[in-house]
Amino acid sequence: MNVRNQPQPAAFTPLGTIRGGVTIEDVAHQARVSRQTVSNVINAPHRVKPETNLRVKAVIDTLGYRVNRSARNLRTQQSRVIGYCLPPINAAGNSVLDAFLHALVEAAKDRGYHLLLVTAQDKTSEMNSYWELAAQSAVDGIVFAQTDYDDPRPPALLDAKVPFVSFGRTWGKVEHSWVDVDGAAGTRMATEHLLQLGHRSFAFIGHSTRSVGNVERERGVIDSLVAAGIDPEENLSLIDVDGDTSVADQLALVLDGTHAPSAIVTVNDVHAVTALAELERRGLTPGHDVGVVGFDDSPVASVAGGGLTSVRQPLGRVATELIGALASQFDRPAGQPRGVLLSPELIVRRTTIGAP
Amino acid sequence: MNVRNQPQPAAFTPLGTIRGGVTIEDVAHQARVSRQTVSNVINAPHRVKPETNLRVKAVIDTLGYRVNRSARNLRTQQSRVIGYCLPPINAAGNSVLDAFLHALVEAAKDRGYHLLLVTAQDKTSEMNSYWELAAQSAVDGIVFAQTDYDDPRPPALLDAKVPFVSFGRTWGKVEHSWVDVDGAAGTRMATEHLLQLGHRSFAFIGHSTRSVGNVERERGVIDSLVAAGIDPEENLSLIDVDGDTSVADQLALVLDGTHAPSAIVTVNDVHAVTALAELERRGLTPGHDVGVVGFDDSPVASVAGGGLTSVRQPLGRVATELIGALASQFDRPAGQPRGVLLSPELIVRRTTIGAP
DNA sequence: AACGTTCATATGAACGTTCAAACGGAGACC
DNA sequence: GGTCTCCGTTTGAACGTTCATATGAACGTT
Repeated sequence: MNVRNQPQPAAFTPLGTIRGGVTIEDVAHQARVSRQTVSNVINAPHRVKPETNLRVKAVIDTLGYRVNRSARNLRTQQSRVIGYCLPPINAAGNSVLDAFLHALVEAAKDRGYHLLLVTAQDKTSEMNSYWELAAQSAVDGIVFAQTDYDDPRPPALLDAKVPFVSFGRTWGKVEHSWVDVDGAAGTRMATEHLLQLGHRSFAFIGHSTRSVGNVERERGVIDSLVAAGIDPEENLSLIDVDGDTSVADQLALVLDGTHAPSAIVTVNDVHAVTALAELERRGLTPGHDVGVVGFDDSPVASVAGGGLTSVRQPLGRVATELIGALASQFDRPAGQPRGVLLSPELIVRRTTIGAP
Repeated sequence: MNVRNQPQPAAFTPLGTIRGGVTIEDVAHQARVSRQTVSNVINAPHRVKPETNLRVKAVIDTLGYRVNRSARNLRTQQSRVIGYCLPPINAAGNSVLDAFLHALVEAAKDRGYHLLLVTAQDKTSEMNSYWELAAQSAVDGIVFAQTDYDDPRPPALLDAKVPFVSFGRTWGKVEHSWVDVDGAAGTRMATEHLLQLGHRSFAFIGHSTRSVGNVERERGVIDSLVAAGIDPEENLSLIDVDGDTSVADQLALVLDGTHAPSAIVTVNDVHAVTALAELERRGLTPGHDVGVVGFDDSPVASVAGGGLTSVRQPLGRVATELIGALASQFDRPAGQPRGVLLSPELIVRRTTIGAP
């Protein structure tokens, strides 16, 4: 009685009315085989005689049958869903979110997984969300980002036996799988590019928080300067975006001081735009008078200041590696954790090499 | 044998090891009641004697029991998950995505739903994804955005009986629930603000595509000019971001022509940043010489050009209405479709009122 | 001809939950 | 004391799959 063998609507390919679902039993009956054979056609076609295979597939098409996820998940004890917590919205936004999310969803799809979103106020409630999802068998594993030094999430998730990978290292006490982009290498590339252009006095606009990403990016600048024989104490001004004073004001102060920077490296594109605005207010031309480099190569980067030089992260690769690492944990839960460090790329534009 | 009554780890509140799940039967046994009573404690506590309630809850806490979603979904024939397709990444990015997604996830959570992501190349594959998700009972309904005139999605989903709401009107032949922000009102506010400041010649930077959002935003500008007795034919230059010529070049051409605009309204913040760059290249000061207004009030808006005047959409409200509309379809599938039009807000900053 | 092997398909059980109905006891009413 | 009602609880069945195992036919070997 469950059979709803209705004609295909013209609109678009598979279709057929959804609710009142067609079951595997309906297909089996119509194809004159058993449930299990239909199941085999879907999950292990090599076990089925080619002829039967074709016949069952035809019926599946006609009825527009699709496996019921809940039933399958219940039986197989997995959900084929991966959980991800959206990083909190901060003033500077999250310029990689859009591209990263796309890449993550795509990478998950390629391996037969879907992405389920949650949000959280803080890391504790984030961990609780993860635990809830896993305890309810709503997800098979977790991807999280924005790691801190000694991040509390890895030990907690390890303890709860929830499979996970992080986008970002944590340098914590426990071993776990991670994928990261070498932020220090990114800002090294930026700094060396600026050094080559003749700049000798720098500013770095970044966070005072100890998140791994921030610290690494700052370190990259310092390392390059030291390697070039330039004293960071004297020729690198650090500007804190989380401070009480606005970035524009801090920048103004620095530009008016001794050792006024002629090159500015930033922790992300939004802060680079802030810098551009301040420079222009002073009649300084980015790329000519002062070199500016952003980070993330977000959509604004291609237009800000006529083209903002920026560090691009290989987000597609990051996503693939993340999902791959998770999937390998599903396959052998006792496997060795693995870290993958990827290199970013410097996209050179007008704000470092522009004519006046 | 399934019982894993292990001590609570210190790390964070609920916890306990995940895999090898505790079932409702384990709880029932330990609390000396039947399955169904445990189920009632969770889903209909009023049916249970207060004393029993407490006892069962204590056991649930001790064992760290959580309902298995797959089993519940299978039995109740719903997933409590909503599907959403990430809009394709275009050159200008999607400046509202971050904030909107957050709002959507939050709104869904408030009603006991989760958000599941998919991506798609085009509208056809998008519709297929939706159909697959619904046919598999992986989602109860769909939210989609970026509507076109005569969008193919509403008729197709209606046909397939997949519950859905759109963020954006479609002006199509079929009736369906939607939530939208009045884009025309947004650019009217922007234009009137600029008119009040004395501007008489305008440019609008937008798409040539016929998506509802674009057209409405352009219409708002035209309507305001007409109402103020200004002829758009003469005093409004339209710049097409999808054209062969770059936006900067088109803008340059317009600024050099007769009726050079002193005010620029854009379809989103990224294009406003493009305009800012071109103005500054010409030594024109935004806010003093030329007024610039963006759209979306994305994170760059607060810093670009020292503060970009922009139109902010009430995304939290949009999300709540979207989820509410979907939920009401679940409750009574035969209910009347309903449209909700919300008003945006103009955030005035330096690029329209700034001192030189 | 009897037996073992392989291939294709079918059957029973189980995954963990909620629904529908049944049960038993306490109290109210006649 | 018997019957009715209500409350709290239990029991059997069902949701739609896949796993483990059984069945039976076809074929090759001795």
